[in-house]
Amino acid sequence: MRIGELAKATGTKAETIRYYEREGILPAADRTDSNYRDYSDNHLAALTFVRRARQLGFSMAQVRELLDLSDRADKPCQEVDELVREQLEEVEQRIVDLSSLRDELRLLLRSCQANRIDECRIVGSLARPLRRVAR
Amino acid sequence: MRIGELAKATGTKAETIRYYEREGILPAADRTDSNYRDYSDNHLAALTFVRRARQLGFSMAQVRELLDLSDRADKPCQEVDELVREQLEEVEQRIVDLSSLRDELRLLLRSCQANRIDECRIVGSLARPLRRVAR
DNA sequence: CTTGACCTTGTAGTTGCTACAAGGTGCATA
DNA sequence: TATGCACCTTGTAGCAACTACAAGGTCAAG
Repeated sequence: MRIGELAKATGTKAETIRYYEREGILPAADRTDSNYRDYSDNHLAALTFVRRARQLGFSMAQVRELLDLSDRADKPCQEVDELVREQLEEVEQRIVDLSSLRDELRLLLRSCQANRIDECRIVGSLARPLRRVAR
Repeated sequence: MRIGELAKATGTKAETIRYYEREGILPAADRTDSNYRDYSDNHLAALTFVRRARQLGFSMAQVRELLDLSDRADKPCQEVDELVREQLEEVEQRIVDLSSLRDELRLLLRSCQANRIDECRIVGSLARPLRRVAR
């Protein structure tokens, strides 16, 4: 399977796949006579794993860890568990942060009742008196 | 006021302030005889505005728009309103996305009941059979 | 035999900073 | 007076995780 096919099958751009290979996240593919990358079903599974982990918000570094761990079939899976737990906590924290951000924006929106910018409390509550410079 | 003071007053690193100036987000400061940047209270207010908007999740491009708009005191503030509304929608969408992500991670955590990685359903549900390459 | 879709490598751009390096300035202290 | 130290200057490079070229090679269809 060529890179374009693999890309389509996983919803990943070909350039991203090459990038993963450069970064050692994915193993290098075989090459055809004409030097095209030639992927197996194993590559498909590997890329699926990576993409799924990325979608779950794991960083590249975390994905690397997950890959390392999943290579060691005999190890207790406590460490995998731990990684997932950390990621969950991070996501929960981000939700908390975004929620208070959302509340602030809602307040801001409600504060605009004027018609002109110099009367607008949105601008006022961001508070900015200075003229800016051109780029 | 020198850059370090302004930095402390706004909780911004000096390097970030210089970056904002380079990017035209902040107007250039006056210079002392020894070529140090010399800031006024107006600069303080401007930087406060920028930092506040950034904390609210507005991109640099959006901050630029907000700055442009707030320069035009006579305009109706509909556009400011619109920007805030867009940002609010984006934040709300991000909360939705992160929430389903959180749910998936919770499921993943609950699915791990085995002791060895080759029996671990977390790794299994990320599904990855291929050996990786060294960096 | 040419067109067009694909592939190759290598390099540079994105966002919003952050971190140097190499040198100049300003002020307190020995 | 010297000197040490915190501060300032410019310029450049790095971060994450891609994305977007450019310049050229390959291959099948018409």
